[in-house]
Amino acid sequence: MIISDNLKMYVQKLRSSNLRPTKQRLKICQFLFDRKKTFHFTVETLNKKINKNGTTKVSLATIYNTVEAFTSAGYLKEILTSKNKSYYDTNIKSHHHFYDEGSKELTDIHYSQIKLSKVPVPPKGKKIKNLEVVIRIQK
Amino acid sequence: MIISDNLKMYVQKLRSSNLRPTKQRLKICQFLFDRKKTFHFTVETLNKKINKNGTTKVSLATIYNTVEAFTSAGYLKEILTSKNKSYYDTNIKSHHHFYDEGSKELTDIHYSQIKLSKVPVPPKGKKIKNLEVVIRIQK
DNA sequence: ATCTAGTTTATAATAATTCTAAACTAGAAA
DNA sequence: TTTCTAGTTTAGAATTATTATAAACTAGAT
Ligand SMILES: [Mn+2]
Ligand SMILES: [Mn+2]
Ligand SMILES: [Zn+2]
Ligand SMILES: [Zn+2]
Repeated sequence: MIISDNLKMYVQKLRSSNLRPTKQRLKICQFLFDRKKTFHFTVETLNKKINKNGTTKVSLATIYNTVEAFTSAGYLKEILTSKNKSYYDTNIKSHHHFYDEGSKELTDIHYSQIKLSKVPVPPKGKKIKNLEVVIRIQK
Repeated sequence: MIISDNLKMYVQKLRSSNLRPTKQRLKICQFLFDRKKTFHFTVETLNKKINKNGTTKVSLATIYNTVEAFTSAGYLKEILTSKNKSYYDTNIKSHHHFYDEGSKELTDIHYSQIKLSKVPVPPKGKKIKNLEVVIRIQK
């Protein structure tokens, strides 16, 4: 799988989610998905990186809109870890994380690296939506 | 252990943490700790409940200050679960939670009810600070 | 009774996010 | 092609949770 010039692929992908392939969305797609490793970010960090190079700017509102749209479309996963900032993850498979309280960074833990040998039954009428563990670490 | 008129006890407790036993703090202590079961709350809900009865009001700033002071003193535990609101817990023992995405309420899971038979080693130089699981549930 | 550090409070400030509404554009249709 | 329109982008305002500020108040030591 070639990692550059995936533009056509992203156009397809966006169209298949009823999202118009605008230049802003394609730019963000390339930035987020033209990479081999998981990428964890906040809107703040994404905004900085997208708008680093002196090229045409993407507005903060569009960064918010796009991250929301990509999350709804299933291209991104939101990771609930910090009380005052949303984190997002390009790895949409079910998996766990270390969250470093010092650097405020997330690191993937493969799903198989944590084994839950006993899990309680949810209250009646409710079902488990998500069981991903965040292990908080520090120095 | 009698559940009413624990005032003297709270006075001691506060003094032992170098917190003056003001009437606001005692009122909040009584509200939070004069109960047998775990209580989970946000500052918003606590503020409403403390100021429900037409008695003298405790300001929102004091609610924030007190929750912060009680958390630092170890009377309360902060539960990181929601991206835009802090949750607190009168149960300061290590334990797990269900978080209902519909009602936005926490329910305790006793520590022994979840067994982690395999846990990854943290990155070198880092140690695990907290390993409490939040299981997200919904209808 | 006096004094002072700690506390409370109203209010302002901040930070993350969402909303609004006007300008812009992708792409379907004429 | 040009026209048209729903979808999109954008700057800026609004909202929400929280923290900071600074003046008034008070616990409790002296
Ligand atoms: Mn916040
Ligand atoms: Mn927020
Ligand atoms: Zn991840
Ligand atoms: Zn609890």
